[in-house]
Amino acid sequence: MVTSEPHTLQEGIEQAGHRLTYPRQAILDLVAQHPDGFTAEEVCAQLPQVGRATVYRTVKLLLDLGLVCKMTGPDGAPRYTLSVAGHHHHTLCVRCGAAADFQRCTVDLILQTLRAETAGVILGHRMEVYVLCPRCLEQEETTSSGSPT
Amino acid sequence: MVTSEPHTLQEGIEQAGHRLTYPRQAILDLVAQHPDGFTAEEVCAQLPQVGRATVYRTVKLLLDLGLVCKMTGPDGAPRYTLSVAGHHHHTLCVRCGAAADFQRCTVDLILQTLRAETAGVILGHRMEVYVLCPRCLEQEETTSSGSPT
DNA sequence: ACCGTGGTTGATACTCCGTCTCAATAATGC
DNA sequence: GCATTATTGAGACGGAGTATCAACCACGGT
Repeated sequence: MVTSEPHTLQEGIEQAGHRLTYPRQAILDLVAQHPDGFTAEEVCAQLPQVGRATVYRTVKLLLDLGLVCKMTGPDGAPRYTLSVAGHHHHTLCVRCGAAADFQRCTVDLILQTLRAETAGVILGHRMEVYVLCPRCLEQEETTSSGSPT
Repeated sequence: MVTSEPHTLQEGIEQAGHRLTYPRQAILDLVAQHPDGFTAEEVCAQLPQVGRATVYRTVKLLLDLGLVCKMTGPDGAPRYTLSVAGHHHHTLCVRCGAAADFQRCTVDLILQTLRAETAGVILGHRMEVYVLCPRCLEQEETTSSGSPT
């Protein structure tokens, strides 16, 4: 059933029985170039030849196939990243939007505790950690010495 | 500076120097009756006399004052609950939307680990646990025996 | 090489959640 | 009672995403 793990987004799409059309190629290429995250509108802006609907459809497709995952910024802004492993969590830079993974799923520990306490059934979870990434942090420090707006 | 903890939403609003107008009263009353969560649109629907903008404004106000907190469903649907303690997390029933708290912030444990690993600075986090609450679970079981669909 | 099928596309309308605008209104201080 | 100011509400607007639907083009079969 599992026809060898897909190594690229292209392979993932094809293995799932979807056609690898030109617009999709373009989107996949762009996405692959932004391993630390992108927004759907960014893709739209950078691929004016491709229709908005197609961009959203393709992102949704990748989402459904588990090839990318969706994150939510502190303000609710959605953002997508390449999904390297199965289930994992991210840190999301509130300044530049860069995402990074953290596998160490200590989250499971919480869930175990919770499972014991909860009468219901735990179906899933979402965890987002908001950070200021090293690069942005540096900029912050450089800038803050000057005029405070 | 902290002028005695507010015990009701009303007090919270007044202590923050905001007027306790009739529309606000109505919203606060309604919200207080739904301790396990509500959506802005639900409030709008149940208070047709009150304008949509006012509902959203009031919810935002409560949010800013920390009197309610915002949750995000698995599909991204926003939902609000009364915020009893300072910082805490919820379980959110994917069926009925009922929210429950879990104080035990084992989350801190994750953050500690992460803090050691991350070069950047951790600013905040969000954790949502999706459950099927006991009531819905029961219904599920009762229903599932009958006609599927 | 040609054709038919149906998965895809893209323009556009629409939804949902929420914010902004702005004139009208209500609450408060004096 | 009046002026000041916060607040309201209708509706326009915005971002994110979905639905519609005719046109299209990728692919398998012949």
